[in-house]
Amino acid sequence: MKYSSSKENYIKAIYHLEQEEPVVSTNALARQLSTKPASVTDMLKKLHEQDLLEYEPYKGVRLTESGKTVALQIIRKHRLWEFFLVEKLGFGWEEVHEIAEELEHISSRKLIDRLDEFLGKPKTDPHGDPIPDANGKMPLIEKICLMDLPTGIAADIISVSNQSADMLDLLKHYSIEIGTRLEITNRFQFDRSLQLIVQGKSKITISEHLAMHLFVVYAKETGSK
Amino acid sequence: MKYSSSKENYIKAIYHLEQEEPVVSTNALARQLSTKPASVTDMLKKLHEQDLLEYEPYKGVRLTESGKTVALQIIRKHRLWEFFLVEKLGFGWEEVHEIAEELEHISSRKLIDRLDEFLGKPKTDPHGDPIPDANGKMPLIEKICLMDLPTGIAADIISVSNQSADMLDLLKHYSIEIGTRLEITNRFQFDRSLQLIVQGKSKITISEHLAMHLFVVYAKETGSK
DNA sequence: GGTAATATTTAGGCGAATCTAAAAAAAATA
DNA sequence: TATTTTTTTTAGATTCGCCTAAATATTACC
Ligand SMILES: [Mn+2]
Ligand SMILES: [Mn+2]
Ligand SMILES: [Mn+2]
Ligand SMILES: [Mn+2]
Repeated sequence: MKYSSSKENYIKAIYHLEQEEPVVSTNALARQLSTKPASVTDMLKKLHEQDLLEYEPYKGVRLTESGKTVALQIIRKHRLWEFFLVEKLGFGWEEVHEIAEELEHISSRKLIDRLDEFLGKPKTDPHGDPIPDANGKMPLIEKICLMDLPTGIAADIISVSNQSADMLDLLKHYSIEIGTRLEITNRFQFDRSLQLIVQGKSKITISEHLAMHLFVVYAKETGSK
Repeated sequence: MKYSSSKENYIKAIYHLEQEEPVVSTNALARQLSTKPASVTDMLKKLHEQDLLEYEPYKGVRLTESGKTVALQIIRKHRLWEFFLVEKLGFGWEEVHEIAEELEHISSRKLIDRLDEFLGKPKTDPHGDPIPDANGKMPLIEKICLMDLPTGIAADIISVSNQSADMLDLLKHYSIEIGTRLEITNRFQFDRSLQLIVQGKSKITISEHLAMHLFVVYAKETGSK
């Protein structure tokens, strides 16, 4: 089945919002898609007709299985293209999302499978988010927000939830990227800022605002090296 | 300036049709775009408003300079993507046109310039057609239809004007591809078929129908080797 | 030149995706 | 609980790209 770019954007947005809250509201969608609630209602009715989501007026929506399948294919395409842009074309982190937002709507299935192969079947996109495989399976990585990492436990940066140029700037300043090993050494209650040891060497202090957008997994090897 | 996919398809179609006849008719466009003449008239009026073409009712159209510039950018994108699909993703000749028909509408200028670089700034697409450079300059290659090649003169296949799977099949059968050196040794008047020597070795006879879709340039080196 | 055939445009309409303004339902709160 | 606020839906329009049918202009031909 082939859906319009607009419909695909709705489906993907719903998928992402469902990760936060089990049922997605009209307003939340309108905000996410920079559109008006009235437009959202219209579209929800159409997507419901196509059995992509469960919808009852005033009750919010959730994707059906079929809707989720579609969402995962779009996310797969989006993330593979982002990987391509960064790894093959040398784009910066922060530039790729917008372009992938268009590329994700290219319809050829064969194209995306070949691209996947060409890229070496990557597991995650440049921001650390997992890439669904050809069957739409996406490994559930239980990532922890850096704010929630206990003090004194080594962990590796696995993803970032903001890919603005400003964010990238700051990360570069602190020499933090995907895979960086770090450990919280101190928490300052006043502004909830964190003191960290990065890569076993530099000691830095970062804001709560930044920490909220960083996600980690517990370190596998008890990182000496 | 950013134009809809639909508008871009019109502009490109007009550009191509202009190569055949100096002024493009409503019907020719409708045929090319698989749409109806009435729809074409609608669109021509819009494109005219945007100064992309000269249009007076009943008089046909021709692109303005600005229209040609847009056309060449789309053609550049189309052909670079085709090159990418064949050379990097291993697609066959005949499969790429349709996919490129979508990819050519991705808007990022930076994307296409990076892609160009990544591909090694190729001069021609997989069908032998020249790729406009970043400034929209496209080398004018004076190609000759194989039907018009004089007997006994060596020439190289430079492009094909049909990229169907059937065509590819036949070319494979005769071991003809872009770059193949050949020479006409005989013309049969009855069905206008041609006898050729291919690559100095095999003698074959091809139909007028096939020859009409093959284009050559005179051989540079007087091909012994 | 007049008539028939062909090409093109106009008129009117439709579906998709959006919008604003108003109505209605649900949720929050006094 | 009654009232206010917030959320959501409905009503009615607009733009885009397309369609069919009808009108009109151009061209071809007797
Ligand atoms: Mn992204
Ligand atoms: Mn998108
Ligand atoms: Mn092509
Ligand atoms: Mn196209």
